[in-house]
Amino acid sequence: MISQEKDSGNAATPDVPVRKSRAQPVTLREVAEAAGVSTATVSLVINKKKNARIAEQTRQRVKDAIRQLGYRPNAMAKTLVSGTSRFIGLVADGVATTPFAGQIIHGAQDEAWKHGYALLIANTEGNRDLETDAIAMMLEYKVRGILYSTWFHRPTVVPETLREADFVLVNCFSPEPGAARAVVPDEEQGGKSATEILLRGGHRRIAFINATTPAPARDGRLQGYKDALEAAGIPFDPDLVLEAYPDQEGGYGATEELLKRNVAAVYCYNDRMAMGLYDGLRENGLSIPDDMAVVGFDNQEVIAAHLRPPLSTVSLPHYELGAAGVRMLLGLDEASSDAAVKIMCPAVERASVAVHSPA
Amino acid sequence: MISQEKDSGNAATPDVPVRKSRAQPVTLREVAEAAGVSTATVSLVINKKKNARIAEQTRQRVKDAIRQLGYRPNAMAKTLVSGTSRFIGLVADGVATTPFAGQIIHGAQDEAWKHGYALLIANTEGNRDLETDAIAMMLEYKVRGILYSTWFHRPTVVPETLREADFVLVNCFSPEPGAARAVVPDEEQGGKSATEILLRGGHRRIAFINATTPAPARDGRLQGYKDALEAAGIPFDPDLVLEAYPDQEGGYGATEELLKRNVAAVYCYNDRMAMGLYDGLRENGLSIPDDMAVVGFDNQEVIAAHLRPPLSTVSLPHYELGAAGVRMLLGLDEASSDAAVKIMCPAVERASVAVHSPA
DNA sequence: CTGAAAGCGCTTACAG
DNA sequence: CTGAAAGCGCTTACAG
Repeated sequence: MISQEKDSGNAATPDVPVRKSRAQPVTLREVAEAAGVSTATVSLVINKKKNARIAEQTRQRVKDAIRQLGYRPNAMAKTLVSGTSRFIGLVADGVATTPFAGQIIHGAQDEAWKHGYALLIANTEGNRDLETDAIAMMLEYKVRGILYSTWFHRPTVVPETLREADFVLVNCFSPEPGAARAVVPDEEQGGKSATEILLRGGHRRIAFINATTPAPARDGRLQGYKDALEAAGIPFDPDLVLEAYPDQEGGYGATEELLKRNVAAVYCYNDRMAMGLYDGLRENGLSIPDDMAVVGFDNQEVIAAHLRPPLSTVSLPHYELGAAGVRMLLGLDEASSDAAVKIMCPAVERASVAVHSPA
Repeated sequence: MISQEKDSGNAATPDVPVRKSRAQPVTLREVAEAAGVSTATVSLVINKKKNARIAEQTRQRVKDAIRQLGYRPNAMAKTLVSGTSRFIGLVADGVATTPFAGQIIHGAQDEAWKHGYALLIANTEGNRDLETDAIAMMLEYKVRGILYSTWFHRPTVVPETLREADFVLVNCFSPEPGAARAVVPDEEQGGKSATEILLRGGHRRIAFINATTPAPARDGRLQGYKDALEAAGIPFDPDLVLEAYPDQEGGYGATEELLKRNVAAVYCYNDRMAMGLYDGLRENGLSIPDDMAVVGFDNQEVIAAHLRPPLSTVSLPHYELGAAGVRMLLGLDEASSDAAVKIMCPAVERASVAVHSPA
């Protein structure tokens, strides 16, 4: 039976190191006392200062004390002194509802950690009030800077308070050129790559099911499609461009129109549309890729690699967007002053396009 | 032409408020000077201390100064003083690769913010070294506590350093009972609910395609299936339980075996399997739900609601897991001392089961 | 009703 | 080679 009493400052407590006690964190001063040195000395050995010449013996005593007491430096105090925190804020509007934000987080964190920064994340789900609060919070924690990211590539109005910090837009951009550093996916190149997959498959008559929803992706992916055709010497035929809502139901619904076009190859605005189109094609007794070669866009988790047959597509470089955002924020990458920096969307070829399908 | 020189402490600088300058943050002291009061007074009005009686006039002067200077309190200094930080750490192993973690983050953040805490997130993608670093970082920021979460429900070994903090396991648990507070989904109830959807559809002969991969979900979902059958007075037939790898390819591959069982209703271990099974059934000329009623598990984003027909399933309560984890950490919810707290998995009924299908 | 002072846990010149 | 002291930006008793 142990008598439970608060022994605050009880001198009778045994001097056995009580590790992992969650009561009051061990402080630098306590380490110094335990090692019989000044706090300055402890600080010096912890931070491995080059020009601090500490006797090896002293150094060892300090290290032992640190281990004994289970000392953890107080990062708050540390940043208070240094003036500059080791946080990078990441405001995201769709961590919960899409699988895309995860990759941005991953890329941003890997890059941030590489440079000694931790990520302070706020998920706003598009709520402006939450967003304001999130930015205020980050500002109060004196973050090194803020990455403001959106789950789909779009123009955005930079929140006023964001300008109080160093910031970079990730997967979005300000309509006014030069108003903000930004990094976005290269939709044109992506659209071109997607179309080229079909061209390489021997197709020359290629339909494109674009989105009905206005977005940089809608314009860019169409432009890429045109670029690819032009480079291949194929005249652009507006009749081969359809439009549908960019999800499974939209893709499915576009089947009928597509079949009227008498094509054997189609490039869909995104993978979800392609998934719906798969169902539509099957219902019409058509097989992929023999009757219809299909290419998507996004390389969306859970879907793209697991359709039957697996879908050829183009990858949205979310990881790289996050990483590039951090590098730009830290001044490691140059930001072009006038426009957003574009990150390449690599092609991912799978079985939905036959290698040398008959044209 | 403006001469650009560092005017540090230059008394000649105009007293026009330079807002949004990113140089040196405005401090409490500067606000106090501008308002002509002491720092204590400023602190008092900022924190709206009840028993501090400040003249309304003074209060107003302080507020004006704050606005004028664009003052932001330094959260680092604040927490240094108070001793207790306003951070809750969230260690997650799969933010990048699955859509599930997003919901945990969302739930945790909403609940944390409600209580004035910000989330410090670290994505480890299962890397143990990263994990150790992440926990150390959180410890150094003196987080109020740590949520240790996994992207799929599983037993886990609690990392040593995690014990230095107050912590709660989210979506995972320690094999040794009583070793750690934990919150997990109720797989048994979920499996029962899934089966009940089919029972309500009039089915009595129901197959279950379980996962081949050992996991609490595998045992729990099977148990729930048995429970539902028993409650309905239907004898359990082991021959109706198949197994497959829990993804689309696994579900597709199980089609043949399933059809041998001569059933018109099947409950799949997860939505991905159901998605693959859809393809298999279609290839066999069977229609859903008329020839085969299908139920999944997970209510996975992007998939479940968008299959043809939309899939009846059971929702994994990730949002609630995150929120409950925070509440448990803050001591707002009781943690049962012996086992993990179980969160309900609600049924989501869609068109893959006909309402009164013929048995 | 408001100010002066101590202190939170560190780091960084500066002495010695 | 090491210690005493000041200071980072706040808050909190304590005076007055």
